[in-house]
Amino acid sequence: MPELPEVETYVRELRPRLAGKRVTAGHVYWPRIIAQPEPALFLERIQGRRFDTFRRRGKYMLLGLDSGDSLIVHLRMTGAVRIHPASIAADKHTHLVLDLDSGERFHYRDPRKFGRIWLTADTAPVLHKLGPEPLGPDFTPAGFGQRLSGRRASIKALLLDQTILAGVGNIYADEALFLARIDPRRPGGELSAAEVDALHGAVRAVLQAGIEQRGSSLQDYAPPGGEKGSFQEKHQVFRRTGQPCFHCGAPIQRTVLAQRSTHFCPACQK
DNA sequence: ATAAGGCCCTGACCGC
DNA sequence: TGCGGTCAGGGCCTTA
Repeated sequence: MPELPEVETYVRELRPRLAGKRVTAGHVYWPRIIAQPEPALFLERIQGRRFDTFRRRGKYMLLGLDSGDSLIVHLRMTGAVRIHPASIAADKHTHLVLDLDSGERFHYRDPRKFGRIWLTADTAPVLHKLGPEPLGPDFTPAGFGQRLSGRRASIKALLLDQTILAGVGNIYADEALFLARIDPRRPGGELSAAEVDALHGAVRAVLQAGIEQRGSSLQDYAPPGGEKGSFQEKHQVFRRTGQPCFHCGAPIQRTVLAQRSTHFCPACQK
């Protein structure tokens, strides 16, 4: 489940593998993966274009082309991008292949087919609903508190809401709430100013630590370089149900909030 | 406006 | 071994 640290790692590792390379041809094997424009036009517009800029916004990768278009990629749950030698064949889960002038190929592979890819000169319609970047200057305790005020949904659900904050997913939400010692079940609007402040700091801290570890590698997830991230070794609560809390020893508890597995220490998080 | 639930998908896992 | 059933989960859509 790629979240902000995993997507950031993705962009960093794709840059040296893609920069300056030109698309010579392409093939779409599962049309629904292409959100915009329709696949035939998508291939027509990307052909002959060269990758030149590499950015991230929330969990979206923005791969800029010399035409002014951006290839926007959202990996959702199981999406993966690889730059393979042409000798590696597309398997049944590979839904988009772009031939590159380097002799390599860009593969988009996604067993669950949840990911989406856009090709557009105007990224705003795709991204405009996103809240602030958690590691950027626009994410402030005051603004965060304002977005939470009056909300009755659980703070866990609100952390997953990309319009409040862009880039946090299930792993980093649980980890941030543990670091801030806040019970994930509490209504977001009921957090005190001090708690909002602590959570703001905790979100930044876990995301920054995640980036430094090159993300969390669960199941067979790995960034495009192939070397797995290691933040999963630092998880305090995520998928540690029944195991002792590293802080107090109480068993980590699992519940479901916003239809998502939620892990927390019932003793530490109030 | 907010909250909650369904949907898309398929590999992994479970019980028989 | 095989098979049916259940689960996971990000973002979007519908419903209340």
